[in-house]
Amino acid sequence: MTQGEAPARSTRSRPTMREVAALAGVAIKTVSRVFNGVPTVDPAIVTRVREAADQLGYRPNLTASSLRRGDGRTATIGMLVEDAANPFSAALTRTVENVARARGVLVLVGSLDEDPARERELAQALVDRRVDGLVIVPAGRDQSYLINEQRTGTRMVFVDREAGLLDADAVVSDNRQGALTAVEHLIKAGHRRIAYLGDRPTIPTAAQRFDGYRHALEVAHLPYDEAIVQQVPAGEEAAVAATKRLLELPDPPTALFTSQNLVTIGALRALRALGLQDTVAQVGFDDFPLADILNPGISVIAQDVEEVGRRAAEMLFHRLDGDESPTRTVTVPTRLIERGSGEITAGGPRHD
Amino acid sequence: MTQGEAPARSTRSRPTMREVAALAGVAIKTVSRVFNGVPTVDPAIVTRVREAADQLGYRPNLTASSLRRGDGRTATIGMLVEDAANPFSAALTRTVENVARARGVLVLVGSLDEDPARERELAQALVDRRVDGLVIVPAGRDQSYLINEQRTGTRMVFVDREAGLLDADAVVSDNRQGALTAVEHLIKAGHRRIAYLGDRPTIPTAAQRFDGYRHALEVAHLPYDEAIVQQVPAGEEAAVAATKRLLELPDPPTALFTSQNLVTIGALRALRALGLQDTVAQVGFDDFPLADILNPGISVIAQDVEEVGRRAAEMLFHRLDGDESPTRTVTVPTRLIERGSGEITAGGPRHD
DNA sequence: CGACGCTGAGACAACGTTGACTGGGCGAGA
DNA sequence: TCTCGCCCAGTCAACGTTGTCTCAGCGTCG
Repeated sequence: MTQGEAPARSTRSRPTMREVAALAGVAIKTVSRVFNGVPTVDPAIVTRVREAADQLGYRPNLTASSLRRGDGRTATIGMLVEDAANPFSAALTRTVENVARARGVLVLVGSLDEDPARERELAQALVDRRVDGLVIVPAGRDQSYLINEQRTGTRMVFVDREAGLLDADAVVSDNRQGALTAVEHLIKAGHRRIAYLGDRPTIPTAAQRFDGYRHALEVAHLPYDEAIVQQVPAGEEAAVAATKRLLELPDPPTALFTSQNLVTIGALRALRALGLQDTVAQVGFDDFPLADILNPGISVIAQDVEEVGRRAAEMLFHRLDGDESPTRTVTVPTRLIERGSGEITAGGPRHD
Repeated sequence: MTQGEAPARSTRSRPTMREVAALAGVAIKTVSRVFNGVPTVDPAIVTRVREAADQLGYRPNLTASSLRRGDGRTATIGMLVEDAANPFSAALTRTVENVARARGVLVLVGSLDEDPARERELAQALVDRRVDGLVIVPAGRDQSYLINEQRTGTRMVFVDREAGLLDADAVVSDNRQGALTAVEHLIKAGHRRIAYLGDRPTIPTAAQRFDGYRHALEVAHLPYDEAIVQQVPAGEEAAVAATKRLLELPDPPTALFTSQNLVTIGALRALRALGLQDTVAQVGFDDFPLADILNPGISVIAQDVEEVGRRAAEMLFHRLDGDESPTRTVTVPTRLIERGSGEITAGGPRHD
């Protein structure tokens, strides 16, 4: 801890157009015109106003401006994600920010931690600040509380999961198809006893991925066995425990489909702890950094997070530009990345 | 792509206090009082107003409110980080958000990508929206453009790096000491030829870490050799290449100190590509997910990101609460985490 | 030489809200 | 019974800005 020299006093308050106008010897409205680039102002006066503004350190007040302006736009959008700190949310935020920045729009961010009450509170807080639009990764299953905001002009796009009880645009990954691909890939490697490890099915994406898992088994005429299905609250520890439970079964699975990021990591920790990482196959849903450098590399179904974020932001701004076409749900495909763990063949004890 | 059913029309505009007042049969001011929890309102009227508000879907306009209110607070702070998508920035954002949320304050986020011009633009954009305060991980070395904002009441705290040419609060990690610890640790394991791989020294934190490296060598009376120092632009690819250059020297280092996240990851990729991960020791600055699961685990100097973010946010809000004490720089200690890679002893060819 | 149009700047009101003040009604004390 | 004071709700203006309207000044054309 170091001490600074002088206290940073806040003495004067911020200068307003009135003061700039007084110093430049013009009317307030003229200052307004200068800062809005209205061409019908005498160049000499423009210079005079700009100099006065610089001298005072004047900056236009965008909140006042947006209040008075016809459209009431704040050049700000709100973004509600699961957790600003997790890689998926962070990547999404960044992509949306990039699109927004190109239009001079800033992004307010809030983390929901899968809590529907918090979703509602934060959405309201954003609406109260009159954001022009919202990008939401919903935590709850009911967004009907936004009907009124939607009707009164707040544009919104849902990401990763569709809105519940609300007709709104959405951009989602193809969860079901991704899961299907993952499980089919394991089946192709000869596995007939494939475990499912994932989030609880109350989370829509988890339900869709689980659905893809079951569908893949069905297509391959493999039996569905509840004993090797673990739907646990997301989190590494829970996933580690669940994986251990599965592998200690008398009749353990020869492959794992882990349908969420933290679950994937938990499972691979468990496999390593048991020395089974080269024996039991694994495909995870969602890519993560360093997945390629592990031994074996972790095969995953990768979501195209950038594409999802970009499409969502573009849809939102399209709406803000006046697009009144029917709402759409855009589905972004996923991609299988083979790195080793998913290509381990069924070598252990066979069960057919 | 799925089609929705009906277009989401924006017909009516948002209701105002005026309309609520008309419906409830009271004066606007009374509605204002109800929404501000002023106790001198007849409970029957409170109910009537609330019902009218609910019926209309009224939500107070915080921008208008903040304009009129004495303090002009917007209950919004700005946060400028290097890149919202990288783990350090994301964790920082989340921590600041947590502290802010407890006070009903939202966070506007912007990514700077190490571009001083963008820092300036975004800081101005935030000020123009009248954020109450700023948390900044500066990209440039000169923040004097903020002197005026500071004087007119915008509070600000710098994070990770101190402000340049501006007297402001800051919270930083102990970069120099952390680097010193890392290199001393490698020296203790018997290494006498320790390479430095890091960002270019124009970035203050990189310079401090480099300084710690040199100091450790000095203390141990080891020679400083420019041949095994690589100061490259951050990024995995550049780090991979730099590491390979070092290891292909006729007289290669037996240990690496990698002073930045992406550099650390690049170096470990290079080591693996060359099959040297169990031969050449490595300590990285900054922890990263899965560092413990690699083989060997990667020893790091971990920054306490949560502590840094929390302290910064708390300092900011303290200032907003009226703290006028001299500015301070808070230094948060780092911590060595031993996981294997840093404990590899100097076994290869000796050079003394 | 007078009317007209145009250019460029100012006056005024309003955006949605709240601070300061006002005023009506009612109970209590003289 | 009258007055004083208090409680509670209303009126008015203002926050900093911009949309609308007005108007002064000047050049042009008949």
